[in-house]
Amino acid sequence: MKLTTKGRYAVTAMMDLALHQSDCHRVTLKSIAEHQEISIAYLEQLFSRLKNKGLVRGMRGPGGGYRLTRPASEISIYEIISAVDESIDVTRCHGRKDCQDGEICLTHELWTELSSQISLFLDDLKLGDIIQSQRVQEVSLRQMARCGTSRQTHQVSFS
Amino acid sequence: MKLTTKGRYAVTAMMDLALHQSDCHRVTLKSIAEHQEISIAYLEQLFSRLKNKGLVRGMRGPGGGYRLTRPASEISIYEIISAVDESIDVTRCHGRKDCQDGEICLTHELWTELSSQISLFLDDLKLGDIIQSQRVQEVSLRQMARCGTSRQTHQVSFS
DNA sequence: AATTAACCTAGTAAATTAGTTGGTTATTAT
DNA sequence: ATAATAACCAACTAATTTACTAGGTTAATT
Repeated sequence: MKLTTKGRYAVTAMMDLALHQSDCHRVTLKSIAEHQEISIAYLEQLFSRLKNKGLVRGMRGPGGGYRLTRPASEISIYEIISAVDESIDVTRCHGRKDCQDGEICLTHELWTELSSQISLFLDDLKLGDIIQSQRVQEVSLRQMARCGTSRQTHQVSFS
Repeated sequence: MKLTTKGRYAVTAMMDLALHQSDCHRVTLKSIAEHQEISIAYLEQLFSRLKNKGLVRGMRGPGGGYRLTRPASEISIYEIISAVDESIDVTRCHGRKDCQDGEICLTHELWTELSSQISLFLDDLKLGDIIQSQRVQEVSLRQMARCGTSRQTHQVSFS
C-alpha cells in the first residue's frame, strides 16, 4: 500500500462526493473538478477504479453522475486509497527465506506488520468520521438546501 | 509525508543497523547491502539524509561504519521515513481560501488532519518496539556473540 | 434529435525512484 | 609512508509513476 498524492486526490474527491450527494441528485465529475481543481480526465481514471472496487456507482446522461454505494460512515479511507493505488511489491526476497542466515526475511515480516498496522488504522477511519469531525455539517446542509431548489427536476431519476 | 518503497528501504536499513550494531563494532553499508539486497550507492544516498537529520553517525576507514546516535527505542519510524522522503505539497490552494464558497480549503484541512494523524501514529512507533515485538532478540544476541569473537581487534576504536 | 455525462483507449510531459559511475577524504593496518 | 578500507560527494541514467490531454463511444435525459 502506498500513500501519495494520488490517494489524497481520491480521498478529496470522495469527500466532495459525500458532501454534495443527496437523494435528489448525483454528483458529476465536472463539479468535483471545479471544486477541487482536478482535471476531469484524471478524475475519470480515479473513478474508474473506485467503481471497479464497488465504492461508487455512476449513471450516464443528464442528471447523471456518481453516488456512493454505501453510507459514508461505512467507507474507510483505506478502501479509497488502496482502490486507486497500485499495490507495490512488499516482497523483495519473494518467499524464499534462504537469504542470509534466515535473517533478511525476518525484517521483511517486520515491515509487513508495520504496513498492516497502518492499513488497520486507515481502515478504522471512515469517510463519514472525517466529514463530521471537522464540523462541515452546516456546509453540507447548505448544499442540501441549494439542492432543494431544483428538487422537482431531479427527483424522478432514482434507479 | 509520503509512504513508499523509499521509506521502507530506509526503515529496513535502520532495522538492520539497530540489530547488528554493538559497542564493539559499527555497521558498514556493504554489510547492510548484502543482507537487505540494496545497492551500496543507493544506501549512501539514504544514509546521507539520515545523517543530516542526526539519526546516524558515520565513521570512515577500516573498522568504520554507521551507528545510531540514539537508542533504537527513541527513534521513531516517522523520523526515518520523513528523513528520506521529500515532503510533498499538501497545499493545492496554497493558503488562499477563496476557491469556491470557502469549501475547498475545508477539505484541505481535513486532509492535513488525516496526514498528521498518520504521522502521530508513526511517531509513536519506535524502531526498538518493532525489533522487540517480533522476538528477534535471539538473532540479535547471536550477532553480539559473533561480534564478541573479534572484540579484541575492534575494541580500541570508540570515539 | 440534441444534449449530457459516464465510460474507454491511448498517448505524453514531468517527476520520482532506484540505481550507476567515478571520484575524494578520513581512518586504520602493515 | 603506504596500502586498504569505507564514508562521503556529485552527476548522470533507466525505469516507473504521476498527472494530465486528446479523441473518441455509449447510455440516459430533455
